[in-house]
Amino acid sequence: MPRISDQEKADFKQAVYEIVAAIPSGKVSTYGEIARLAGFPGYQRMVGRILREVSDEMGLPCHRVLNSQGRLVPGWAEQSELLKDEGITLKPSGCVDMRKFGWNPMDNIDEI
DNA sequence: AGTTTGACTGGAG
DNA sequence: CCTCCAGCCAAAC
Repeated sequence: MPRISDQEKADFKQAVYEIVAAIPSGKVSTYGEIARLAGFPGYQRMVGRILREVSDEMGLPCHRVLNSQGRLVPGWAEQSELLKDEGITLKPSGCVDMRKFGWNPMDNIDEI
């Protein structure tokens, strides 16, 4: 039994779209981070499920969403090129350096 | 209605 | 760096 209503589920889905669309080029985010920003901490798997469903549609930059380890999506060969085009380099291990490319929404504030 | 699965996570070998 | 595992939550079986 879902712990959230269908309405909340729809809101969550919408929030995920908004957040992913807000990730600036050259930066990356994580499933857990997005779930938190959407207001549903602990729903990383749902984020993954949602992004998997859209994949190539809506023009969402879902290639900028990685797991907490900075690891790329398994079975998506193009992703590394998409990231590379934005200036995101991969470590020898094939992972992204989250400390360097991780997106912090607060970056916009700038003048605090 | 019970079990398995997955674009997850953090920690343990 | 690798794999394995428990915890997680909704969807798919």
